[in-house]
Amino acid sequence: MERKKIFGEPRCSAPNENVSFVQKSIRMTVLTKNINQIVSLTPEEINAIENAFGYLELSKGGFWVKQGKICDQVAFVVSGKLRNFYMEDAGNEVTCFFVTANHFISSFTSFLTNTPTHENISALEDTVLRVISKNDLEKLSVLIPKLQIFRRVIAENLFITMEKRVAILQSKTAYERYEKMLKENPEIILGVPLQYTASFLGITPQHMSRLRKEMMK
Amino acid sequence: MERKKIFGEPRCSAPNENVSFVQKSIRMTVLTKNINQIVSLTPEEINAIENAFGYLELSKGGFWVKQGKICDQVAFVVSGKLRNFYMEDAGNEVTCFFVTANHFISSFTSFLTNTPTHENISALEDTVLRVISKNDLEKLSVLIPKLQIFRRVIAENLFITMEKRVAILQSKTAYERYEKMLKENPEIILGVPLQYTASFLGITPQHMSRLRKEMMK
DNA sequence: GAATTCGCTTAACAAATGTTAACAAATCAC
DNA sequence: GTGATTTGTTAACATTTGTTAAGCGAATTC
Repeated sequence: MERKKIFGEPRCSAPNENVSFVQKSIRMTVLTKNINQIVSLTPEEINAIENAFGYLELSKGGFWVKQGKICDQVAFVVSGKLRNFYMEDAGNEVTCFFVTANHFISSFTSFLTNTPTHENISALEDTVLRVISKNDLEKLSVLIPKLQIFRRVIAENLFITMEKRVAILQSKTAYERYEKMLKENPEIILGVPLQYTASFLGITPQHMSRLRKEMMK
Repeated sequence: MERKKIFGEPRCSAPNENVSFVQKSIRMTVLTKNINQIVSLTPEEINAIENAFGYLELSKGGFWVKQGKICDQVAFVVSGKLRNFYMEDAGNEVTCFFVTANHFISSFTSFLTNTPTHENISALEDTVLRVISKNDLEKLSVLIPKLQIFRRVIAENLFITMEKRVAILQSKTAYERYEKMLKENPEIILGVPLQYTASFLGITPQHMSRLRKEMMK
């Protein structure tokens, strides 16, 4: 019963939409619902996946990944919001990306190449994660081969996202980038310190402040 | 016998390194050699893959993909070099990326989402491709499930590449970007019109000319 | 071989963006 | 609540980058 509380996301429609009991009380959370949208799962597979992913709660400001270590886990964000960032030599932070509920997060390059990460991941608000280690993910993928397809689709979508970002950083002005983000990702800009968004867009907080003023007209 | 000529890449070490006859004359080209480095293939699988990929030769300047159509193919570059670019509203070209031998190329977002592409792909020099349609790739992946793993790894590597590019565009000056590319990808910069490299780096040709002059000191 | 196009450079100027520093506003710690 | 820290704003100035226009040599075309 305690767990139900963890999954309790008021923004989801009906309560039974969130935690469903399929057949013989198979527990299907947002995690397997998400996977099931790409590759359809049997009740046994749902159980295996739900059991393989652990739970992790982070308080606002709490760190999940710290630079210098190998990030050997990947997580699904049940609720909350996180930021992936690194420190430049000069000491200033660079925000790589933000991750909101219903998406996967990791220090991907470290996870995929087994090398120490230079990134940090911290919670921008209270956050609930479903976490799995690389080892366990590989085991699970042997047990459920169709997970390879799911993992491929996730990687492909990450690529598409990054390709779009490259195009924007390459050919749009700071003003256009801010405008676009405000329109397409207001949920990220709002409620996140301006300096984080600024570095995500590749500009200084001062300049972004200037752009905001300009936009008021 | 004519085909052997196509594969004849003088830059590869011994001739039998390039076209190998394993067991009962299994033909293994750079294509399956590349795949085999990620997921090991049986002779039957090698044959199936080699037969599923067609051949395509492009002369310098020739187009493989044109904007407006759905790109439903992916290709492996046997030899040569290509450029992926799109036209901005203003009419100027933006170079998305360059692809050299031994890598896969496509208008990936179009290929993955079945939507018309706004990109073009043309050959920077005479080029030989091994081409497969999305449909055939899916069939082949059913026949050889481990190809899902290979496709996942390809997508992951594409993501890693794009993530690095985002970080550079986000936080490095034009001078630093050019310097870095000159050091890490000289094979692309040399022998490619400067304007293409400039747009790849997100700067104007004039500014890049300025940077080169500055670098002479 | 003359004309043309292409690729690249240069220069003067304009616009965008960064830097520094000071301060205001909001939030946090106690 | 009050002081301290974080966050956001503003302004003056410096630097980077874009724009426009011109020119030049090599390759290409006719």
